[in-house]
Amino acid sequence: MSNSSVPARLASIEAPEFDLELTLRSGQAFHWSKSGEGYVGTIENTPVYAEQREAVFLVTPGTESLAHHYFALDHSPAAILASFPNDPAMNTAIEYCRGMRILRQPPWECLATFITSSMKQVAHIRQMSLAIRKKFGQRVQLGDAELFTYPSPARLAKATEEELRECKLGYRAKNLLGTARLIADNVVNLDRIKTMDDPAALAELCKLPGVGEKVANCVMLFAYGRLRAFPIDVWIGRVLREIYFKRKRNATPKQLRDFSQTYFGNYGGYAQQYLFHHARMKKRNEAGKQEKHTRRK
DNA sequence: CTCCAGGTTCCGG
DNA sequence: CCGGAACATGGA
Repeated sequence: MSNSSVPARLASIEAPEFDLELTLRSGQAFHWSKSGEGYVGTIENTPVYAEQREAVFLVTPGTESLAHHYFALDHSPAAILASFPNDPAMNTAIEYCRGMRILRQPPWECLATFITSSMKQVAHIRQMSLAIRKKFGQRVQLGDAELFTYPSPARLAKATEEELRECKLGYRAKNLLGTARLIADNVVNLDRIKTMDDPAALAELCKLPGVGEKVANCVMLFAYGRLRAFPIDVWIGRVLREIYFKRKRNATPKQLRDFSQTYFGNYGGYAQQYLFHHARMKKRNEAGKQEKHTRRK
């Protein structure tokens, strides 16, 4: 009965310099679950089991090319690391994030998920994402594990705001619904965005309700593989101010944006994700120490 | 109970 | 372009 979501046979994929767990826990995608020694989740509408044993990366047979694309195993970590600026904060983040890949997620579910992310902790984003899948998605089976696909724009477009609020979206329900309708009606075409250059793609995404610069950049980076995209959230904002604007008090949003686009280079999105993950882990470790102190006695 | 979370939008300087 | 305020919900 244990680990029966693990297929009897697994297919191995060439995946040098790749860390599956680190990648799935870095706040890019929110629906993967631990199962046995690996993780289960969906890629597009296909259920996938993925597991890493040392340097060997294993997935459900038949999903090799899907997984290769999704986990961006074609990216070159060596070239990416070599492109980063050489400063203490960046070098520390690199040590924390070796093997992390920027995923190539399906645009719609990435977009929809990040619309729900505003003013929410990662754990909440995960809860909302799973609730939406369970309520509106299709059930797919993987061994005895039960997974749900992310519902299409057309499916969510015919949901009511009330139904979406039942997934704990709060004020985000109206934005997700509005965006689903614009895409279902082909007012905005997510496939066409693939053919646009970065500024045009960003502007197109920002036409959607609930999509501002930060969410648009997340989609650019985590779905469209625009590796220069540099989403600036509260965490990265703090890092930029405390590390790179130490002397200049009160850096404006425009200053942060201009700096991030020039300083971090052609793989700025990777740099951003490394700095983001390191900042979160550091905070979590500090909280853990505090916990032990206050709990003792 | 208070604080804050991978923001966006609208509004007055 | 900038700072403020409103907007829901639930962990810490």
